[in-house]
Amino acid sequence: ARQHGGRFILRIEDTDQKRSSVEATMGIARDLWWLGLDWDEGPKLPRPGESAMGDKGEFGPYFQSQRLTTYKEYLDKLVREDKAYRAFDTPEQLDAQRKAARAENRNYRYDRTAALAIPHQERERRAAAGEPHVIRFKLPDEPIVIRDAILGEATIPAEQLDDFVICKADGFPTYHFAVVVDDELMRVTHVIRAQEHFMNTARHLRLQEALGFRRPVYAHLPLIFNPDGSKMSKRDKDKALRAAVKQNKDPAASAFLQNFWNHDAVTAWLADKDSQLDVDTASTIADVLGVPLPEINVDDFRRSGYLPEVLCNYLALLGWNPGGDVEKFGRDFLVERFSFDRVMKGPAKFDRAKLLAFNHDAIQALSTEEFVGLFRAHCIEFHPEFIEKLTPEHFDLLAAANHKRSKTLDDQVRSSRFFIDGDESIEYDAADKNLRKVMCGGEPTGRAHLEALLPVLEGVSDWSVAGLEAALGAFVQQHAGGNLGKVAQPLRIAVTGTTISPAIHETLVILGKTSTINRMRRCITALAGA
RNA sequence: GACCCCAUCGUCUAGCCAGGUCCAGGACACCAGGUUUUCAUCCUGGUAACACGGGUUCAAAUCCCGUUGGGGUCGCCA
Repeated sequence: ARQHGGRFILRIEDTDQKRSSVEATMGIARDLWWLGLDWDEGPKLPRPGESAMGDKGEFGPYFQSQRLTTYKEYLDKLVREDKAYRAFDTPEQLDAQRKAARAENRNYRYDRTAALAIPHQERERRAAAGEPHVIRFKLPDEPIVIRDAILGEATIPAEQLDDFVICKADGFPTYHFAVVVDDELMRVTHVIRAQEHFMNTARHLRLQEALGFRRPVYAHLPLIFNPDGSKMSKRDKDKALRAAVKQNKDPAASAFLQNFWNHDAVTAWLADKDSQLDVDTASTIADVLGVPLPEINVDDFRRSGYLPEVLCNYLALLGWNPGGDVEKFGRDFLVERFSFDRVMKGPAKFDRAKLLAFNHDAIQALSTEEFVGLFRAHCIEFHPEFIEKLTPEHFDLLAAANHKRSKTLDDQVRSSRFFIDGDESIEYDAADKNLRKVMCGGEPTGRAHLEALLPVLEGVSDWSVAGLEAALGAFVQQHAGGNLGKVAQPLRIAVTGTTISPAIHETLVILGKTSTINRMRRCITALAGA
């Protein structure tokens, strides 16, 4: 849109006092910034480490909660013109009516006759006296034609809608009313939103007509689904956690959770299936249970080490494509080529495997220097212990060694922990199948190789990749018939406790000579009886 | 249930609007083989779809109708 002279407006729709918060707003800003999407108009929000207040653009304020007098002006106008009316039903009454309708298997529709039976004067008097009430829009009894840039034209019969609330009892406008007023006042020309808003568009159109406003272009984007066909939503994390708690069989985790159980928050959460745990508690429990929570929010993907341009690319591809076989593209291409007529009409399932494959390709396309820089930034934010415990030189070596093995910025972090753990914390489980195979199988055994190798490595003075290649190479020629694996695997187990690590020479260099020798000795001792 | 929308490989999709070049192309996933000091890669090959039924037409994945299936909405949430 910007290319065609459009402007991107950020408006904070915080008309629900219960749900809005500064954190939520800053979360939105952080996500947009990370994705590389800054807004032309909207609130000036502080970037990390900055302080900023005020507005960009001339049609602010951009927090709806700060525009209440504006809404009131238009609300009064509609009431005055008899296009809207005050209604005094309580939420309980309405709830009962809906339930009754459901029980009788009939569609519920707000019946305005009771509210309108009260004389206008009296309604105003009761309102002035402070009696709680809402304002409802008097929906005209005519079908509504929606013209959508993606879906085409659809006619909604008037009886599908009713006199919806446009001002809540707390004096805040509803979303429907606020967006219609703001879209007009902020000169909005294009409303591009999810398909779940399609019916709302009918309401908004009616409101625009009643208020004499201009009509923006509407485009309703397809929804994103989980692989199982359910709608992808924040609730999925909660669902995953509940399922994990329910299925947990690990006694240690159970014990931990027993203690946790008494925490009020967790108890309340378990009691109420519709409630959601706060992020910290949820991730703690997920950690204990060893279950990964699905990435749902933009920030989840950032934490997981996806590249913002890859996420943009993949998301754009869900429901849109440039035609032909082109799949990989950057922001500029998208800006230039995007058009509504190539947007899909049906929902798309979110395929994490494909996103991961895209991210893998993008990370492999990075230069080592670029990767090291991104990985460093990622660790500074999410894994500071790697920064603290490694020298800058060794950190960079680690990053470089992991580059080719990384699909995300995060996926080698867990398997790299042995680099920063103390030598004493490496455990050798003599009963482990893999370990036995490597250490005890073959002739000579891996353990024998390890013991023979110890003095050789102790004698290495040039502890570099080249130096180790020379030393190990010679050893392998002499003792293992040139088969590096026969020696590298026992050594890998000795220094990592596992069979997984970067290339062995790099691993040893990053670890350092002292730790390498220490760990070899500990391993030999631990396996002495095996 | 009512109303609205949608329908190509397991998934995202190209092709459809201007019917033949499509016994349907790509990507991811999957399977098989190969490379590799572990893990991860990498290379080669393969399986796999026009939902169904009627029309229209010389000809339909492409146009029309119906059926089935899927989705959205039906809040003092946004």
